[in-house]
Amino acid sequence: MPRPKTGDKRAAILRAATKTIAEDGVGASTAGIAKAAAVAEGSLFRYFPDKDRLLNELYRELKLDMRSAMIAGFPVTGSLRKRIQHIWNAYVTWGMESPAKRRAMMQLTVSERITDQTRQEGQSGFEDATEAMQQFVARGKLSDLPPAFASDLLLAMAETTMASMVANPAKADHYRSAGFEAFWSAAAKK
Amino acid sequence: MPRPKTGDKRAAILRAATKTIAEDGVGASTAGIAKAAAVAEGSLFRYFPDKDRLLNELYRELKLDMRSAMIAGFPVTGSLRKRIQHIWNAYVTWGMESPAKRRAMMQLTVSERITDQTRQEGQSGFEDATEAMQQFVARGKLSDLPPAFASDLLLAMAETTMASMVANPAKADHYRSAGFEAFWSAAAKK
Amino acid sequence: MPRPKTGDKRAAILRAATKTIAEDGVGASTAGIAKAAAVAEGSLFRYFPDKDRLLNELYRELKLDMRSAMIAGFPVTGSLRKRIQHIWNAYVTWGMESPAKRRAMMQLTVSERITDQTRQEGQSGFEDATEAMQQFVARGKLSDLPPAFASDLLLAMAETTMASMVANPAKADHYRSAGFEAFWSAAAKK
Amino acid sequence: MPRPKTGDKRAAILRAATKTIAEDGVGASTAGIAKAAAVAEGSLFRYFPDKDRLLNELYRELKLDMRSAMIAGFPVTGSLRKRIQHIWNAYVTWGMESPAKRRAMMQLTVSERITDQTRQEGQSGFEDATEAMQQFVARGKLSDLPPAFASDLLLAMAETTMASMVANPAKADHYRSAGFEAFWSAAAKK
DNA sequence: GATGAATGAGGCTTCATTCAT
DNA sequence: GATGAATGAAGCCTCATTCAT
Repeated sequence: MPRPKTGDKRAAILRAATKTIAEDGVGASTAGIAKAAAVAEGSLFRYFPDKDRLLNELYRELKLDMRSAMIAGFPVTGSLRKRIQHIWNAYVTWGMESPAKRRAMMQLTVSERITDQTRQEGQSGFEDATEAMQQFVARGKLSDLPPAFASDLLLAMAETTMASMVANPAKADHYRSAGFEAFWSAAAKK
Repeated sequence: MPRPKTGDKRAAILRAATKTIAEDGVGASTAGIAKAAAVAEGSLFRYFPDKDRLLNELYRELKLDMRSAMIAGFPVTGSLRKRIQHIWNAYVTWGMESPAKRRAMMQLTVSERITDQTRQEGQSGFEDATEAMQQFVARGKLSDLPPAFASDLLLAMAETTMASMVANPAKADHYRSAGFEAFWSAAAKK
Repeated sequence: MPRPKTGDKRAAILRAATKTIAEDGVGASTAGIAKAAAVAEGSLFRYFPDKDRLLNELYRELKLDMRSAMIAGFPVTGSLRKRIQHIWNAYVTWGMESPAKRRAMMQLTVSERITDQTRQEGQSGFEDATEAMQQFVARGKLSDLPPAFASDLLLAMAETTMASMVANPAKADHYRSAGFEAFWSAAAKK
Repeated sequence: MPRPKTGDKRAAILRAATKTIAEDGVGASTAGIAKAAAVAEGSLFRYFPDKDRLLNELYRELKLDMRSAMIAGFPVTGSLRKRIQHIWNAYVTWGMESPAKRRAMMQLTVSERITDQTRQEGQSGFEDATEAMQQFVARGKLSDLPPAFASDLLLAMAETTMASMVANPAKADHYRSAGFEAFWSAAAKK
């Protein structure tokens, strides 16, 4: 039996990629990522056939990670407001606790190297939340906007909110709820 | 593109950079930009000492351009809602009419190569609009959020709205006003 | 290809190397050869200390193989023409039936990685045929050319002939005999 | 006016490539070639977009070079034998005087990196000689073999002859004429 | 001023070989 | 013995920048 491929190594590379891309953008070198992962440069290519694949896998993993954070404790039977608020809080909390993940995600999102397929797959596996968001839009004043509008909006508003939280950590909690109120008002019924 | 006259060369390079960066991201090569500008490779460096400077200058120019669009016809003496709506419409219109500028802007905004100073300078020169935005926040339910919050929020929400407009051009006008209502509701007084 | 039994592994690797080198040249990767042999990457190096040795061994094996084809049914007591014709036919038939072997051979022959020693050894073990070839030269009009001349010439002319056969399979048989006549005339007595 | 592209540099690279490929095969590194040409590695790619192109251009140049040697002093109005002998002598002389060119040519010829188009183009521009070769075949005993047969055969037999010449330089002249007699006999009328 | 040829550092990727299991 | 994960040197190529003309 050969040396078994340590599942850790793949994870280490993704972790290192998150950090490095957060700092240097998608232009971060594979050498730099490998080094940050304490792995030989060639090893990176045993786990990911090329840089594009690494980028796309990372996008996928980050989405998954974010989703886990959002799904944990999701109040499936709670009121619409409760459910939406859970999503908001979970997302903002995830973003604030994992600044590198959040920044890497931003870089990947605007990169032309993430394929459409990857982006589409990134939407899936998040049914409860998606449903809540769609109900939210459908019952609110933006009822005829595309279904993805609310989710995109949440991301965008959360991003803005987090920028304020980072700028003034003392008021972070307050900003988080204020941000939520803004989001809720933006789309809720008149 | 014909060879630009001497005085135009700088502008031609910036125009070419906008287009090229919109397509290829910040990684676009200086040679590619020079070619798109119908200018010699070396000439680019007579107008910009290095690529970073070109990137920062471009960011600045794009902000200026956007601002001009917003200032033109600004209803200084109109109601707050009129003024805010003007900003919203002007921004969305600018973004839809100049997709390359908008995409280049997005790329630059997330790039680590734009300095903090450039970002700060990008805020200035937009007093009427800024003042309107601050009044808007101050008088609304987000009164204790940082002053930049509303502007950032507008940008973010407009981005989301434009994505919907691009996806469904037939409803573009409707989406633009729906987006504005959402924005207004997000921050206006309860 | 099923995983070969232990004893066959060396043969399987050589077989795979023939095919792979025929297609990709001497630059074919050891990993690719191992895969084609349905053998682990590392296993290749248990049978051949390094790639150069593999190449040289393969050259040797192919020569041996070709020789077997030529020796089978060799008319030891036949006329000189009969014997020479047997060599010609056997060689051309071998080349046409084993295009991969022939192509691999060509690649190896021009490669700088085959040592002089390997090349020399490649000549041996073919006494009857060699003797016939030497008689042929000695009694013909090229009597003072080096002994290897006739064999080399045969190879070269057969190669040319096979190219024609491949290009026009319908006339293959005819080309084979025409080629032989050319070879015979080239060196036979005036 | 920028520094003009010195025509010499391209030639120097091709010269260096000839030498390096003759020694190391098509696997010769671009770095090695650049170094042998006393040129920066990047410069090589200003003259040839990639290694494949360099290889194909080199093939073309070598064919051209060989052709010049063959065309010089071609006895257009001489007897068929005179013309064929001129071709033979010119080719063998070229090969013996330019061993690197000849060896590089052999490597390129068997390489899969030379495209079919390049090979075809390599045939052209050599009309007088081609015509002579075709007459030779048509009037001889191989009259129904493909037109390219005689040229290929000449190359192959010349190669073999040159190997003998290199092995025994003292008899080089003798071998050259003996080789020609063999070639002539191979295809001439019975 | 303008040009684009020249450069070499650095990027991504492949690969022969080693070695823990 | 067999395996394939791990490695880092080396390969091809790109690119920002310089500088002779």
